Amino acid sequence: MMKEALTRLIAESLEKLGLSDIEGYKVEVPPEGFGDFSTNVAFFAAKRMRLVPKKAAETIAGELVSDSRIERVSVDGPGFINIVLAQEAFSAVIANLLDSHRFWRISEPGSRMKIQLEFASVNPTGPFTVGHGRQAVIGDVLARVLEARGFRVEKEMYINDAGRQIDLLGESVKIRYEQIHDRRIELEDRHYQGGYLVEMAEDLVREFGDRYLGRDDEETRTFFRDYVLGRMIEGMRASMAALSVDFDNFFSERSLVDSGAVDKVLDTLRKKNLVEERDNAVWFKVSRFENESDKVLVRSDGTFTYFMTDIAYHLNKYERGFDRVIDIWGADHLGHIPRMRAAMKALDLPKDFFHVMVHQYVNLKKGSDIVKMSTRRGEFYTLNELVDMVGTDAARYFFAMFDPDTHMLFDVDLARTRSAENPVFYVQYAHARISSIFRNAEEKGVSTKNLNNADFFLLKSEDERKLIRDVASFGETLERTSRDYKINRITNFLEEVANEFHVFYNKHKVVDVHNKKVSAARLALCMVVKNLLADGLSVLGVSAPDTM
RNA sequence: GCGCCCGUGGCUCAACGGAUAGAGCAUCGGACUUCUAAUCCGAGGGUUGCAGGUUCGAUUCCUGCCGGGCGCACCA
Repeated sequence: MMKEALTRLIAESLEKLGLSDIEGYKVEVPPEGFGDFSTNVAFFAAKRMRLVPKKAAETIAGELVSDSRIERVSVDGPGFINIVLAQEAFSAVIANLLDSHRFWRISEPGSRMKIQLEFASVNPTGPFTVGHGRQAVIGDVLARVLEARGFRVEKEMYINDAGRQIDLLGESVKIRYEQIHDRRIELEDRHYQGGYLVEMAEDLVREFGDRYLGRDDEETRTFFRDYVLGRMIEGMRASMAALSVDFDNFFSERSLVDSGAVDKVLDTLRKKNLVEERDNAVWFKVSRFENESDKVLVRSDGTFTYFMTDIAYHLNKYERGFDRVIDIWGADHLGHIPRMRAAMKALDLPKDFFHVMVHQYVNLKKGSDIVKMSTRRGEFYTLNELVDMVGTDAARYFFAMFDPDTHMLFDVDLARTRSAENPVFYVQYAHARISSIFRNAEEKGVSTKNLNNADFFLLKSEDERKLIRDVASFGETLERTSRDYKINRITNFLEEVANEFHVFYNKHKVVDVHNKKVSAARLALCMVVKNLLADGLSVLGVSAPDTM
C-alpha cells in the first residue's frame, strides 16, 4: 500500500517530464542501507532522454523530492533511484493498518472471475498418500489466496468411480466378506490387498450377517461396489478434514457416464470429424491441435478411457459457468496435459479457461532415512500416518513451504520438533509473544485501548520502519501468488515478518510504565504485526496460538 | 530418442532481469535480576552444475552439454 502510492508519484514525475509512456520499470525494496524503496525507472527512460542512466535518474529524482511524503531521494550505483519516505507516510500506513487489518483482501468478493480448483482427485481405491497431502494443501491454500484477492473460488474433488477398478474393489471386499464366513476363496493378483478392506468386510458382517453369502448377482455386486465406494469417500473426506481441507463439491465420474454427457461430447467430436476408428477403438485426433500422438477415447471393448470422461468433465465445468479451472496434478500426469489442451481447443472453449498446475513429488526424511514415496512400490506412509505424526499445523506449513515445482523433502523429525528449528513454531511463536506483550501491558496497567490515538511518529527506528513497510506489502505477496501459484511465497513472507519482529523485540522494550507514549505507539505496531501474522497463518490454514 | 520440471554454502530451501546471492539446520563464539532464550547478535562456509550468448546489469532470459525426477499406454 506504500508502494502503490509511491508508484503513483513516480508516474506523475514521469508525466511532468513528458515520459508518461515509459513502462516496464519496477518499484521495490532495495538491499539494506539504500532506503525504503528503490526504482530502476532510469534504466528504462535513459534511452528516450538521451542520457546515461545515472543522469536520467538524477533528473527524475529531482521531480520526486517535491512531495511531502518523501524525505530523501538519492541516486546510487549505475542509476537506481533510492527513496527514503517521510515519517508521515509510515504514520499514515500504521493508522490505516489498525483501522482495517484485512487491507490485503480485495473488498468486493467476486469482483474478479469465477475459478474452480480441482485437486486431490484420485481413484478411490486406497488411502491418500503423502503426495496427495501436498496437492491438497497447495490447492486449499491457493483457494484461500485467490478468494482473498477477489475471485469466487470453488474447490472440487473428482472421484474416479467409473472404471473397472471400482468393480474390482467391490469384488475384493466381497471376497473378504466370504473369507470371514470361512469360505475358501482367495484374492487374486488383480484384487486390492489392503487391510482396510478387511475392516469394511467385518463391518458388513456385523451389519448384514450372511445375507450376501455366496451370491454373485448384479444386485450384490452393485451393493458391494457402492458400499465400498461410500466408505472410501468417507475415509478420504476424513483424511482431508484432518488436514483442514474441505471441498465445496465432490464430482462423480460415473455420473457423467450415466447422464449421457460422455456420449454427447463424443458425438460432438465425431461431428467435427475429430475422431476416427482404428483397431476397433475410437481415437481423438490430438495431432490436429498439439504436437502429440492421437489418443484412445473408447477402447475396443467399448469402455471409455479416463481421457474421454475427463473431456466430458471439463466441458461440464465450463457449462457450470466457471471462467477458469485450475487442475492441480502430480508430475506423473504430465502426459495428460497436451491431450486435454487439444480437447479444450476442439470444443472451442476459451483459451484461458483450462489451467494446469503441476507439482513435483514428496520424499520423506525420518531419522537418517530418505523414503521415496512411490505408490507403485507400495512402500509409503499414508497421509493419515504423517498427519498423526506431525500434526495438522506442521503438515500444512511444510507442504506449503516449498516451491511446488521442486521436489520436496519432508523432514518428519523437524516437523514434529516443538522448538526453534521448526519454522512453523518460529512464526507461531512471534504471534504468541505479541499476545504475551498485551497480557503484560494489561497487568502493568498500560492501556491497550485506543491505540489509534498513539503518536506514530515515535516509531522511527529502522527496525520499526522495516516492520511497517513489510507488513504493508502483504497484499502484493498475495497478488503475485494469485498469478504464479507459488504458495511458498506466503511462508517466506511470514518468516521474514516474524524474524523482523523478533529483532525488534530484542532491541526495543514495548511495555514501559514510565513512558506510556512510546508504549502506546509500540503496542499499536505490535497489534498490526499480530494481526498480520494471524491473518497470514489463516491463509495457510495454520493456527495462531496466543500462548505456546 | 523426444517433451516438461529441477541443479544455489556440508544439509534443507529463498531470491520481482538489478546493487554486496539471502535464511534456517549443522559448526564455533557471545546475549536472560528487564514484555516467553521456542528469541537475538557475531564468525567461518559460494566460480549459483559446465560452456557460450543476449543485456548497462543474468541465479533469473536464450542455445548447447552434464546430472536428477517425471512423462511419451486401448493406466489413471
